[in-house]
Amino acid sequence: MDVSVDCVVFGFDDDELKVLLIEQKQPDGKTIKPQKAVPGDLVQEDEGLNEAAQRILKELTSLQGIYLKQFHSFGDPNRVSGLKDRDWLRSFRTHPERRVITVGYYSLVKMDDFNPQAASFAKKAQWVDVYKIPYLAFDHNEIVAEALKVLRHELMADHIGFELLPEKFTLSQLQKLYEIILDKKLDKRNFRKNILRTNTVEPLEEKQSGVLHKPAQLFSVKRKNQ
Amino acid sequence: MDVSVDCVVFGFDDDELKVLLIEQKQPDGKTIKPQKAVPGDLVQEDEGLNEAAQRILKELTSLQGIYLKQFHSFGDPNRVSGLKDRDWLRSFRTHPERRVITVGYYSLVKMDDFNPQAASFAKKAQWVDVYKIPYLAFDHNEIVAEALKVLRHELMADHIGFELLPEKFTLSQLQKLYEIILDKKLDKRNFRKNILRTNTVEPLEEKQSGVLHKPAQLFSVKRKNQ
DNA sequence: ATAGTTAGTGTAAAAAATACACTAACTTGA
DNA sequence: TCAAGTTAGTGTATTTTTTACACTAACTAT
Repeated sequence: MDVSVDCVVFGFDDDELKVLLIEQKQPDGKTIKPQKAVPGDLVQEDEGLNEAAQRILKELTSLQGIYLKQFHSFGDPNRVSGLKDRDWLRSFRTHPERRVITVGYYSLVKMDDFNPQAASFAKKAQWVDVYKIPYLAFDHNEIVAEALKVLRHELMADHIGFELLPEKFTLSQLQKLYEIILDKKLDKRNFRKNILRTNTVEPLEEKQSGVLHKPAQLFSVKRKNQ
Repeated sequence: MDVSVDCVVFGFDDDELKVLLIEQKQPDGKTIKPQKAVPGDLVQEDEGLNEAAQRILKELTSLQGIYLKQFHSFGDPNRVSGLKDRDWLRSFRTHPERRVITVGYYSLVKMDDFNPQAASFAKKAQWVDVYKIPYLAFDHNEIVAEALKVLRHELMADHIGFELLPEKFTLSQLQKLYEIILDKKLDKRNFRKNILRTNTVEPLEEKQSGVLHKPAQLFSVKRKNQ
């Protein structure tokens, strides 16, 4: 039995919530339709799960040093034995017939800060709108759906949304982020009260400029010891 | 690499929150100190994780048909390679040196309803006070601690505590259960308001009897469609 | 100067959380 | 049969949190 790690990396770009997907390299000499997938690979003999998640994400997309959180494990006996995945497995795995149990990790990053570069068996690495995800390899659609559920829950509980914004941001941007992740409208005044009450952001000396309307106050995440 | 499932089963007996532990059988001919552990074993080639959890719990303790929920996976490369576990692994595992990644499940049961019977490599199966857990095999102390965290969280969020009580219970019993699981005192009147507001329990026609004080109203869990 | 656009702000009402103390109903034993 | 012991059961006032809601301010472009 093999164990893998799959990383669902969410990114935000002012307008859309995206997920980082790779496109699998085609097996040599074969012309199967390339599939998209979440970055993931087998855990090595001597590494922990968190470690594996970091390594694998880096190997496939070059993303490095981002906080990945375990959210669920997936172990359907047939989760990698679908026909659609057979050729790829045969070309890229030493034991293509083996059952694989996978541990799901998710993360939040500012898209601005990371420029995914495909490598290893990834042909491309690209951000894809979370609400327009195509049919993916293995059971990755299920994995992404589950990650999104957990993300929404954690967003509300722990206000982890700042990760998705540039260093300086307006409260309207932050609100939009919440609205896009949660997929629902929020009240502006109540949202601001809520965020300010958490005491996790602070206003900068700086305002927006170059916008064709009243410039907004810029905020940044409050450092812990300040 | 092997994959196992470990089941942290919590039970309640009016006074204490307990965990179901097994005592490992001693390897034939050896007289090592028997260790306690949470029921767990390797996942078989053709079964899903949830399935495996059910099977393993049943095999080791005879407990059957209880709802087990996945809560976390543990994958430290050395989690089963401690000296203390070596002899047992050599006797009971085909590949005792193999790394094992485990998927943790937890559950809540009424102790009254279940009478654990040790079998397979379990010599005993017994309920142990959650606040008096001895040093366990493998990394099982960590697994139990994590399960307890999740249990507390779910108890508050989803009011899943009824599972731990007999069919008919008093609100004082329920409160005591919360207090024991959360390990803190709660206000009686506020607790009652809270529980009744959730609309998950209903009073029966019946009262307590045989107690040497004012008999309490008995309640039961409200059925969904009623 | 005007039109277009988003920023920014307060308040009242409802709901939820908290703190707090006495009477009621049973059993047992004198 | 009554007194003592025990837990059940109940209400209110206060604070905190949540919700709903609409107008003025500040910038750009024409």
